[in-house]
Amino acid sequence: MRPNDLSVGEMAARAGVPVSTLHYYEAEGLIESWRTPANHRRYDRRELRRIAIVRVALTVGVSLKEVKAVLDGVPRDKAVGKDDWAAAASPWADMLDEKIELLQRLRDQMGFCIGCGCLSLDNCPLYNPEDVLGENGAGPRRWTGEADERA
Amino acid sequence: MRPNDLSVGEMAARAGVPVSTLHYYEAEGLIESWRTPANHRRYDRRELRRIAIVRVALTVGVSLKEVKAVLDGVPRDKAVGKDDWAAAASPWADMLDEKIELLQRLRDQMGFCIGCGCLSLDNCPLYNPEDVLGENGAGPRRWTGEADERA
DNA sequence: GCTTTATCTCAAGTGAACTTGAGGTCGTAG
DNA sequence: CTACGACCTCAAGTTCACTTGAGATAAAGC
Repeated sequence: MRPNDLSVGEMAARAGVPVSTLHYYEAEGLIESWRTPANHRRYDRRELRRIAIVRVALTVGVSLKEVKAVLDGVPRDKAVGKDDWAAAASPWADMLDEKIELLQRLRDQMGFCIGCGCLSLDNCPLYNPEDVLGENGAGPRRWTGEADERA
Repeated sequence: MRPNDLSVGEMAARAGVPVSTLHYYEAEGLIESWRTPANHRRYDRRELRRIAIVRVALTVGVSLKEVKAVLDGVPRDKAVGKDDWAAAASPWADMLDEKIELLQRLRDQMGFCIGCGCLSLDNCPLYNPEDVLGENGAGPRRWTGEADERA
């Protein structure tokens, strides 16, 4: 039928992941295949790009769920171009920017809360998990002690 | 003894993590505490910085094990400065650079394997898991089909 | 004194991302 | 025709990073 399509073993070799991982990704809906008469999987080469994106995303702390949300926005039927990928990935922009900034601070000095001039963790613009301050009212936090934050 | 030190509940509130997480981090050797006569934990404020680094590292895909390796290089006894952190974090430099580059490609175009001009996944300088090529012999890979890699 | 709130320990449970294993099919090589 | 390798399914196991729960203690408020 489509002689250029790849078997699961070939895909695994080319993508640098075990066959079991491809089975798993397919079960999770991240990639797709069709079946030969012998019920063997065959993959369009495009799936290689999807796998690459999954792997890269995982190494930078993006979950499979988040990746799937983006991949689901990439068309399957047509020749997919750079623009299609960019459009699908646009919801990631803010998250990726944030991660990049965090990484740069970590790399450049590992002193990101000194570097950004804040005195305590909870008003650091780089470390504000779940926007805790917002929930509990604005303004810097106070506590009973008064020693400074230098560590 | 040290009235400015924080209880586990205070630490949890300030770091934005549950108490259970602090117990866990302590069990894993990422942070340290002393105990009151009532066997309650007390933390030096410096531990807040360690917690912040752990949290940031996790969000960008660095494992606790890797974080611990770096934190173990940060002195506990003395006033720790920016330089001490930077020195301890130096083994991270390459890994962090790589992650930053991956993230930027993902963000900028999501077409990182088109963008970098390579034809296939396995000689892409950005996606070379475990340096598979190196293990299997140098040179680009060939496969039986010849359709191009555009997806 | 009594209750509440914060803490303690330790064991077991959870979700994500896979991996491993058992048991079976298919197609080509010898 | 038999062996072999590559593939199949499905269930169970593994690691990481925590979370939850049971049962106990201890200082603080009424």
